[in-house]
Amino acid sequence: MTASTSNFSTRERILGVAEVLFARHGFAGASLRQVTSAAKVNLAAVNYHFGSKDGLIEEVFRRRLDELNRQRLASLAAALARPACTLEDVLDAFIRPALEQSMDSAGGAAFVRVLARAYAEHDERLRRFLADNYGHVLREFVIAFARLLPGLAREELHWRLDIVAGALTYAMADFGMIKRRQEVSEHSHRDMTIRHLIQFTAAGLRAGCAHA
Amino acid sequence: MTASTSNFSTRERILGVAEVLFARHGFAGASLRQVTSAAKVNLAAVNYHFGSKDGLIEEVFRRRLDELNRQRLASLAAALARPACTLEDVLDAFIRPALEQSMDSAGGAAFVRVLARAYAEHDERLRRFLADNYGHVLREFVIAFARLLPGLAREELHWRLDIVAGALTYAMADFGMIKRRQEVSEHSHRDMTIRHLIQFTAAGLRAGCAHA
DNA sequence: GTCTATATAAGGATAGAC
DNA sequence: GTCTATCCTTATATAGAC
Repeated sequence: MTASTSNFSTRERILGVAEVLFARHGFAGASLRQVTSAAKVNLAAVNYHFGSKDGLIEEVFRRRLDELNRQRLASLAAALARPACTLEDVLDAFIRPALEQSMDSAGGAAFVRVLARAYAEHDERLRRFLADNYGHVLREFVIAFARLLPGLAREELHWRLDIVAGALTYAMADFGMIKRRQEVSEHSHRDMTIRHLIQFTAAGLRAGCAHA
Repeated sequence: MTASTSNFSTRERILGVAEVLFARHGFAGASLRQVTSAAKVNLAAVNYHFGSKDGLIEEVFRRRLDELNRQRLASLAAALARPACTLEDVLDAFIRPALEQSMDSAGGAAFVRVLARAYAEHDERLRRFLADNYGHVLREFVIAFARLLPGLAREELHWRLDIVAGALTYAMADFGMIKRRQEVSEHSHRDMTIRHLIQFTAAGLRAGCAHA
């Protein structure tokens, strides 16, 4: 049981490497030859295991999204179970799992960039895929937010949640100009990001509401 | 003086088409063959006018960024000249030119997606290019925001402006899930986006400040 | 400044042996 | 399930005529 990557199956090695290379060079920019060479597997293995390059791309998404969905729904349920559940609690359930996935061992950091890139690619096929996997999760959150912001019209709430999603996506992909300083650990930098995002978006969501 | 595209020079036609195709398929995904074919110019023309594919990409950026920078600085100066300049005024100067460029005739809409994609590509070369072109504009805005939010620590302000930039980038690229309804014109949808962004981010920036 | 033609490389995918 | 070898397409770039 060494830490050598050779312990993982060909299939898993391909997925891990593809995630990193897609994040770095894009779906079109990373070739299957780069992927299979870096994963130290044969070129033909991709077609054998995933059928095509598109099949590989889809599997890269599915593997991480299943886990993220699970965590978000669990955190939301935990928040709602609390007697005095606040807007900040629900925002935390939405934001924290996404940002924490971006600091788990290696792959997660790559994946969030892949995800952000998928948005940028504006590919309708991928958007539909994401909507199918994320749709019900988002709806649960909309319900929770609506309960905590009773003074807000439904359409107004949708506009604002869209802005929250934007700020989160940007932060997940580490687009921002704020560089982590040497003396701050990656872990606490991530915590600060989460804290600032929650504080900012909570205020934005409450804008114009008497108190909430 | 017909509206035919053939009135534009080869160089301009390439730039216009490249902008649209880069937005749609990414820098790696859009080939020079697609570009020259759609622009109805010869394949070799790209290398003649821009040296290489990378040269073309850079020129696509420069053309729009110069104009956006100019507009933002002009709007900021106009806002600051007002006797009672509000936080919302400065946010408007920052946000509106960016979103308005995304609804001018055809090309602008494509460009903002190109810009968002450049962030996603995470290419250090492009980031440096953007920082060189945007840097001084952002610094001007930081100064203006700092004056309007005197209670906010400088580091806190940077965090929050980073979130503003994220929400704006997301909105510019039209990533969001809010679809414009048929009966709403593109123009007024854009205005609503601007209004919501300003309201949300103003509240977020003010979070925790006594009044401001 | 624009064309044709082509050099040269890299891409995705598959057939068939093992 | 993994390999080699190869097909076929597409890519960027350039040479040289006009």
